[in-house]
Amino acid sequence: MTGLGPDQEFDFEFLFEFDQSDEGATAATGEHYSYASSGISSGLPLSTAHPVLPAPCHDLQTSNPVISVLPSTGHPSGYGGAVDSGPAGYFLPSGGTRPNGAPALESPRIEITSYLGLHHGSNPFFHDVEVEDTVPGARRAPSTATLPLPGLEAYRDPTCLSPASSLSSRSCNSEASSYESNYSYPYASPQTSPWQSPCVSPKTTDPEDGFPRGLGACNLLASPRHSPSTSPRASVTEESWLGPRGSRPSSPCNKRKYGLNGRQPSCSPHPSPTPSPQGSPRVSVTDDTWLGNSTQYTSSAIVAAINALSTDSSLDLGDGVPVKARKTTLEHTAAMALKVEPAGEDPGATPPAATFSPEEFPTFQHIRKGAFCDQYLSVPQAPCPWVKPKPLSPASYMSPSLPALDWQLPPHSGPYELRIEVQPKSHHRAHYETEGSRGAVKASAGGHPIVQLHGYLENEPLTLQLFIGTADDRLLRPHAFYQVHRITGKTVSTTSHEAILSNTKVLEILLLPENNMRAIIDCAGILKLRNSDIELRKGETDIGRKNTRVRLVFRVHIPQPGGRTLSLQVASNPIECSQRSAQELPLVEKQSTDSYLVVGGKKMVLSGHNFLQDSKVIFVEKAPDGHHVWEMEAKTDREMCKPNSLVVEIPPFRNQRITSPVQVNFYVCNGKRKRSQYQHFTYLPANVPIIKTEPTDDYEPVQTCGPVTQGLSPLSKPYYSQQLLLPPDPGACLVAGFTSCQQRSTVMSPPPSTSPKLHDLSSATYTKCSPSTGHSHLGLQQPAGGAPTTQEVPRPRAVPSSAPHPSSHATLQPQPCSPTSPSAVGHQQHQPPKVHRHESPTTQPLSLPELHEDSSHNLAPIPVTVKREPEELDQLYLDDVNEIIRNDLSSTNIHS
DNA sequence: GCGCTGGAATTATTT
DNA sequence: ACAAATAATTCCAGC
Repeated sequence: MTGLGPDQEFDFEFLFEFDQSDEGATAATGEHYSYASSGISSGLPLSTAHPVLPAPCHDLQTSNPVISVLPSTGHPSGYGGAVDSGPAGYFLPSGGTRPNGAPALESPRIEITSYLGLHHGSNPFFHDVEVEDTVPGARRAPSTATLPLPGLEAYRDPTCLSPASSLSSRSCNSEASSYESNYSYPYASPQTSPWQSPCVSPKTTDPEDGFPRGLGACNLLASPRHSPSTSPRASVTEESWLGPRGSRPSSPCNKRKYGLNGRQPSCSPHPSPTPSPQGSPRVSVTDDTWLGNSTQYTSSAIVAAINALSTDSSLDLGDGVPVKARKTTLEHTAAMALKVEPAGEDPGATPPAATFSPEEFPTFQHIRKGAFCDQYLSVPQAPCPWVKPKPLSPASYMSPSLPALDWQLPPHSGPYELRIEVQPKSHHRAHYETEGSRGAVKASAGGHPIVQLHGYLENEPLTLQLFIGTADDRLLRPHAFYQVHRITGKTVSTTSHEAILSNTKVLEILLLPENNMRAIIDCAGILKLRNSDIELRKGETDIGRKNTRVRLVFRVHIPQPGGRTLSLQVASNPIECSQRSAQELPLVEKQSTDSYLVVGGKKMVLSGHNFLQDSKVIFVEKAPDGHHVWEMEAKTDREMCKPNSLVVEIPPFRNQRITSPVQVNFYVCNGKRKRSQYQHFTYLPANVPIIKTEPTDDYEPVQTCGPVTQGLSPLSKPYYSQQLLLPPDPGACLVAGFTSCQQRSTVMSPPPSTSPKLHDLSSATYTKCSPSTGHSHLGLQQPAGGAPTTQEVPRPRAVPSSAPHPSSHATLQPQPCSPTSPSAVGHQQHQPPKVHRHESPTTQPLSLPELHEDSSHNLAPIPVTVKREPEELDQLYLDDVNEIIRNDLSSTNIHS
């Protein structure tokens, strides 16, 4: 392929896999859907195609008497309907962006699996959950179960190898879900569904709610595999995790992704009765990733999502398909079966949820061993005799009440704002288990990060949660390869305690009114888990290699009148955790200018680390498919170069006649494979007002309209929305987003969003479709951009799930609602390139194979090559996409 | 002795 | 299949 840029590899693989998956789209789709949320089916075109879908889910939910899903009364509009009318930030979360406004990009190779993610599987809850209330006095999040960090299993999937557990485990195990998770796992877990935006929080009284949440919890809980002991055989993972660490585990074969040929040793370290199912259609992004191209990731994410919807079967069978993918499929199947299983019979179980009242929650926290998920996802005895369903525990019920860790939540809502007053340093060498602690994350200026909750006037202390999240372009979610590590000792002034939520260790810190609800985070270190261990985990789709950037994610759950809880979240700037990267890779933290005229010539100062006199700054414009349409090395002032600052001259853009802003990227390169992440930069028209209402230029990325053209626009748009087009009035966003949402919801429906949480949103804010939801869908990172989640304290009681949320599901679908319409991108993947296809992109300075020679100064617009995608979407779909894009464009133009 | 680092040797993966 | 380059882990040593 072509891209010469950092993400070259990525591009290649991405396309490759995409195509591949595409082949089996039809079959695959059906398959996926089957697991997918039932909600999706309703009202969605896709549903028809996938009759199977609804049933499983439904069964799952309804079948289990134990599961208390409180019917939500009011979330008619469903998920999408719930919107937070809150701050603009909500819609255009900044969390995902870097300090300079650029989205955090990241890991070089990310595999996105289409299967729906139930990953989160292993849930700590399953394992002995002992509750210790270490934070007395503070109102802890109801759902959080505190554990003394029992087995490492918490983050490692002990059962990962066990075939039997695969299904449920898969769903439960995987860490935060990725896009795919949404698609694939509707009913399942909130955690896995990024799309499910937090906008809505489930009502305790709603049976359905309970369920989803439960699932979320479930996610947390879900895994069949609980304690290692229950499983007959220790999985490799487990062994490595728990056992002596004398030797490194061999890297999981099935997890590795191989570029084009997809050759992967099918070796399975651990014999498993069944081929490992993991397989889901996955798009693997192999980019030099660590550079991460936001654009690419965004699109990849989209693609992945699409793939999830439309692919798979082929993959499963095909040769050259990563084993992992194939496994997924199998697992899913199994999982489905399992899911239908009635609640576990484990005696040890705590009282039925029904018996618990909200008031009782606090107590529950201390309850040990709960397996909320187990109930739902209990593994069939026959297949996996060793897996025992665990009794429902109070804790499990509670967890459902809080948004899953991979939910995108806003940093502020109403009078409240959770803010990181002092950001952590951009580098922090994480420690391995085999090493001693490397200390707490520090602030760049010395000291430690500081987080404060503004607008909270009560006297009740609150619990601030902290976990390690991803820093790639996809939705923020718990990082599978890193865990927060509690630091204690004399040097630590902030007390904290650990809890584990679905494979993710969470540090809970008290926010005291007397301290102004401000906390100095000097108790948080970062633990690196071995890639091989995590990659073997069922359901895990990401790869650890070069996936070394994280963000600190803070959450606070504020009790609201009526028993609900408002959840806010904010993520820090990206933190590079590898030793090597910290020493060798250039890192751009700030740029003096985010945009300039196409003529260029202006000096821009980059601040960061590891800049060398030989450092090069490359500007890149990418096509939707990841091709580099244009690359230009900017002039740098070697004299002025310092390790922490670099002065570059903004090069002229290839097209001097643009009529609307064009977003490009640039990165600092210290040599082969030593490149910074992509930074964003926007070229502004030289002399044309930026206000436009209709897209006019074919070749203009921003302006391009239509699925095909989206190539460029989708990529750049996200950023525009966030950076340039941010509407002062949230309301505006809502409207736009809402529209998109509706449209999309009918077309595609990533199920996940169906989360129960959406139910019963009393606050008006949640009644609308939240843009945030939409935004997050496509991979834009919105660490803090999600909709605030308000939820009532769950009332554990079994309720007939008579009121499914089909409708709500439909609305809730994780469709992209934002103007950015990432979804559009995804759609495009399938659309016929009818519009704006140009044969030869041009580029210049850096000789790009695919690029034609052209003067960068050429006034004429340069055609952009857009990859042609199979035309398989129905017209409705296309129309929808077009509409969305149109809206987005006009919206964008207006704002700009 | 422990925790925290900075470095660097080793080993595993990719190219 | 092999070698070189890279990235991931494990070890060491000093404070």
